[in-house]
Amino acid sequence: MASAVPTPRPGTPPKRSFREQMHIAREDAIVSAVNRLLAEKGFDAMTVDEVAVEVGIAKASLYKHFPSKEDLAAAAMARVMERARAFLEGLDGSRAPLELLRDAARWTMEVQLAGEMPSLPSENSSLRATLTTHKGYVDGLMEVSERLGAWISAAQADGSLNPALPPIAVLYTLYARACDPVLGFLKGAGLYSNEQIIEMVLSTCFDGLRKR
Amino acid sequence: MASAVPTPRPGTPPKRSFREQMHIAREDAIVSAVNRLLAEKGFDAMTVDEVAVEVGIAKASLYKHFPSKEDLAAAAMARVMERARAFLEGLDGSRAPLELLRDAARWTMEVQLAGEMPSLPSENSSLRATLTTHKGYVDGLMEVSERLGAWISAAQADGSLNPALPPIAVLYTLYARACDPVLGFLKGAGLYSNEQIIEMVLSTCFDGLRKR
DNA sequence: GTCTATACCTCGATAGAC
DNA sequence: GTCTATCGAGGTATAGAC
Repeated sequence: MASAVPTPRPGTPPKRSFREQMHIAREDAIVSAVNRLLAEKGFDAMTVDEVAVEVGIAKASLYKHFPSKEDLAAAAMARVMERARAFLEGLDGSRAPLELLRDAARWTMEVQLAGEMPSLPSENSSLRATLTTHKGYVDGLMEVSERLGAWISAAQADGSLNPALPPIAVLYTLYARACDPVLGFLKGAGLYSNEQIIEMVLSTCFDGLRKR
Repeated sequence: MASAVPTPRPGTPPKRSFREQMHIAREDAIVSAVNRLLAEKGFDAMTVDEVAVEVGIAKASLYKHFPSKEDLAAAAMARVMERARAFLEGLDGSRAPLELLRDAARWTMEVQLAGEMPSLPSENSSLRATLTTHKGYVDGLMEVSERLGAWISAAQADGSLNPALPPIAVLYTLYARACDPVLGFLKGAGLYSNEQIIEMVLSTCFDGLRKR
């Protein structure tokens, strides 16, 4: 689209780098606002006007950065997926795989209870189309899934994870903790702290409802 | 509102009863359509126009039966709650409480996989207000919760259910199976039958991910 | 690139004839 | 009670001045 990019002369300070930094900082602020609003109200209830107000720019300016509401949501999902990837990468891979999976599930719940987990409808087709074509999101999802999948296999091999469950069922079960409504229900009950809630849901997830 | 109701003469067949039967039958058709559309697309994506088209009446006629979109959804929720209540009532109460809880969870998943489970956003406040003032829904929810609560207590007393979990956490965990996205994920994978999917999720719910 | 202003659309809800 | 026709609110996206 933009063809006339001025070539900086030798010795000239890199103006374009500064502008790009501003550009990136603004997009970062936009994604932060989108992330917060998606976590608070969900995709359908979030309006682009709200995003513009929260960022403090005009709505039309938003559309210079992101071509559609779906792309805004995809950017937020890509960021949280990158956060997940970085978290998993930072874990000590020499520990027991079951403990690593537990830490992964705990992390998603902490993010959700902190109001930082975007919630998207699973049925919206235009949104799914945008998500599946968003490179950052898809790449992050792939890497996260491969890492978790390796730990699942290892945990089944060492006898700590139920080997009768297909690995994909385990993977989906862990992903589902990120949007588990039980967290909100228990929070709404007002009887337990966030730590207690997470320990309870972790217990039901890994140990089940039946007594051991 | 309607003040001029003709008084039937003695010996005249009960016309009003017939009219009411028609009225009930039409409202039943409306609730069925709403239930199906809520299960398919969710509350936000469902439009009142779609409901009218599916029922085969004008949109304005819908509003003669139900005063708002929220009331349509509440009616659908009340019906499915009544179905749940009737299912639980039909179970053999002399069986082991843990088995009764398992049957309850299985039923909600069967309803979901059959495309008959309405899905509502948990954050929409106007919807929540309507739901909490809908007598049929609230009464059904109370009775279902009391019945499940009794079985939960009994199962913890007989040592089959983890006694360390608060009963309310168990109750919410069971309710959450009705909208568990894992069912749809696994269905979308195309690798397993509905029965296999339900058995897998039941296993993770009651036995947990860890090996026993 | 950002702003104001608006086009265009969809949706929930209603008025009024029949 | 049902219909046609429409209103008003609110949504995404864009045009054009600066």
